[in-house]
Amino acid sequence: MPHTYEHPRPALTVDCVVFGLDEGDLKVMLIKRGEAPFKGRWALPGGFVRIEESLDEAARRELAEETGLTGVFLEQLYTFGAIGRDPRGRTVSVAYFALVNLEGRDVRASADAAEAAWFSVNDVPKLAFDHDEILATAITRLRGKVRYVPIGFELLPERFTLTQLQHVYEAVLDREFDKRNFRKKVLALGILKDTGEIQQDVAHRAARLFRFDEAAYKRLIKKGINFEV
Amino acid sequence: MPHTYEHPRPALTVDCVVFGLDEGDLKVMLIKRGEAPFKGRWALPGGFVRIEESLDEAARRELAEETGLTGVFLEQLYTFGAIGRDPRGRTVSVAYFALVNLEGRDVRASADAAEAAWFSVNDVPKLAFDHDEILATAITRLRGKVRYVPIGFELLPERFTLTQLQHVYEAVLDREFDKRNFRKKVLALGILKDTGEIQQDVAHRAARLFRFDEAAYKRLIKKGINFEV
DNA sequence: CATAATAGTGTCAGCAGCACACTAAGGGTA
DNA sequence: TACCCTTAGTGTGCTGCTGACACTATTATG
Repeated sequence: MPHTYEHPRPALTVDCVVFGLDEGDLKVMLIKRGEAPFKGRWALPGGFVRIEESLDEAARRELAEETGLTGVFLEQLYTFGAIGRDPRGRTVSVAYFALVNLEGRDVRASADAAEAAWFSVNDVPKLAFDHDEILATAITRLRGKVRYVPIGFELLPERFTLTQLQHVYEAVLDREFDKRNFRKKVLALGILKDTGEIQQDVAHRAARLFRFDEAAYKRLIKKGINFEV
Repeated sequence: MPHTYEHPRPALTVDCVVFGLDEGDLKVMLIKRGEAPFKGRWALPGGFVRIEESLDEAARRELAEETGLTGVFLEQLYTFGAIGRDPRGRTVSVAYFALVNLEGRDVRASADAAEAAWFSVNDVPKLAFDHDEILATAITRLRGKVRYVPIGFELLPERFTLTQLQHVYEAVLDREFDKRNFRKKVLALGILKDTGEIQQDVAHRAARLFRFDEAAYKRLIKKGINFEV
């Protein structure tokens, strides 16, 4: 059923940059394109926005359809609308970025229609469309965001050790921190709750498990957070 | 000349939130709508994206057409795509925000097609569409941005006094700063050049005029700026 | 029971943030 | 021309955060 308008309209898509953390390595999820253009090239998951869904809904739907991921942290990133970014014709893409906790998920995620895989952000192939640029923008945003929002919690399982949390920051910012100073600062924020539990089945002294205290976090946000690591 | 597509497409618009500074008062530019919907209501300047122009180009063109402003600092803000935000049908709007130096410009800007005026951000009427939400988003972004980018220079004339610069920060963040501490910090950044000139025709001790040192600023950005005021 | 691996902890020096009040300069006015 | 009004311009001391730095504790394994 064709649709007719007085003036030409660009096509509207969403694309998602999905970050995950795998043992201290920052990963991004890509799918292999099964159709032209860029058939066989890796690309960000995404697709066309339907007329009856909001942009956020479109991003969630595409993410679920193409990678099986649901219930993730999702935030709008930037809108890319350069002429010629899609060889099929004028297309504007609203990019999103997502943070995923990989605990319990297979690193090879199931895909509805295409092959999907996690790539280390330091080792990403040349992508389809302008997705290299979108990914670069997302990484910059993630690094900026991490400085004033305690973001790591989206990337970790519900209960985690302080060392794991430190690894999140080290992976995202690509540098190392002093263990004592890191602990001092993150505990001083007052948004971690000691669960009283400890790690099981580790071949060394077991670490204490913490949980993110969402209520304290919201209180902190209101006062203007400032987490410089 | 009608245009036909297989799937329905949302209309795509840009809207601009233009901030200016008028004697220590943060202002935003609005235009009065001359046509339905929301005829007679104040709204952000903006309009439809043409098929052959990028989003940035569309924002600049609409700004020039509706308010006469050219050559301003312009940055993409956020894309608003909720269902029902435009009564005419599904419309997605890419919002931009702009910073304007009001020096030498009449506070009543000329408009091509509609009445345009500056409003104090603390005294804005109920706007058309979801433009209240867009404006609120822009103010939040401006306040966030000012903390890590020395933004005031876009809002001031080329040569300015330290007191004027302080007023920018006070207007944007809506609180006062200590003169000595402010000067210490802003001078410590090393991105101001003393022009050697002083104010003319003022009925009190004349202040020194400074200029923004763009080269030093770029060096600073690379090292990761941190301007907390 | 020795080893290997990671958890967990305190101090000190330096610097930045913030509070705080007076003198300097210049035009206006009586 | 003397006084007044207005804004410019400057330094110090306290406090708390930042960052450098090294050893002991705990647990599984061989």
